[in-house]
Amino acid sequence: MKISTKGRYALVIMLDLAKEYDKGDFLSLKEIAEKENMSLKYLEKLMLILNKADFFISSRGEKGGYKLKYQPKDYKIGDILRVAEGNIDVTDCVSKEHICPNSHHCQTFPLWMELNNVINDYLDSKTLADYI
Amino acid sequence: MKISTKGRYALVIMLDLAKEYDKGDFLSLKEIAEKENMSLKYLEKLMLILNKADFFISSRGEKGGYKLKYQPKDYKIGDILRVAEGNIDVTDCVSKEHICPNSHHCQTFPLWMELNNVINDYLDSKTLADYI
DNA sequence: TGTATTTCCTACCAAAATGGTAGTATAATA
DNA sequence: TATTATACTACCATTTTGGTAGGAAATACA
Repeated sequence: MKISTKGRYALVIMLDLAKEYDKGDFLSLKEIAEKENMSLKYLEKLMLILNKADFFISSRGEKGGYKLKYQPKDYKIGDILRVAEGNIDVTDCVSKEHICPNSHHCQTFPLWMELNNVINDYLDSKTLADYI
Repeated sequence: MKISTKGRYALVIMLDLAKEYDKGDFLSLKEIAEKENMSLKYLEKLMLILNKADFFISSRGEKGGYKLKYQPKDYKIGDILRVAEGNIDVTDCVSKEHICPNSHHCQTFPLWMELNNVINDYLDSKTLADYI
């Protein structure tokens, strides 16, 4: 049930960018990596994933970096984690049909379904703006 | 954020035993493994963990097996998963002090703490009796 | 009493996931 | 044109996960 480093780092990065939102400046990964004590190379790779999700405006070269494309309140924590982690469902059966031949008469299925909803509802009720 | 096979299997086993609770008979792992299409050897190893948690009465030999020591309503889903998975906390920082030197001024810590509480509160509000 | 059955326990092992590095191409700026 | 920073691919070591193998100890029953 652990949130992986990808998900944890993603939240930190997004919050750092959210704090810069009003200024409008680009924030580079080098600055984030130094401030947060993270590996720059690892951050680059993570950013590749997040960037595909239309989260940022980016610019290369000096004074380049990233900034949020939308306001902090428009980024649901659930969306960020889903993009970073790929999938945050507690089991495969809650989202993928026919993954388990037993799902029709499985007594644990309702539990996983409910738990998954509790988690996703909570994460979708919070945005970056709540943690700035 | 996945529940591992250990946790999923544990719930299935516990529910099978809960269904037998009124009869009072022992249920063998062989029967469970066949019914649920699980590896007997894997079940044995999982049972070793669960058995340490005072969940069962067991008996070896013919007609042996396991039965629940207490009533189904006395087994919180959260307790079962915590025993099976070892730990279901969403991050290490929510339960272990000093695991992260940053925890005092970390902006994501409150989020993980709240999420962890949401999950654990939900899992502790349900018992085996709710899913029989 | 002995044999089959079943739990109890340890030691392995292969595959997948995870966290991280290296190198290079491309774009922007000064 | 040199520097800086993103964009992208390939690799790699370690840990976790799911599962197997083999045997010892206890119990039921013929």
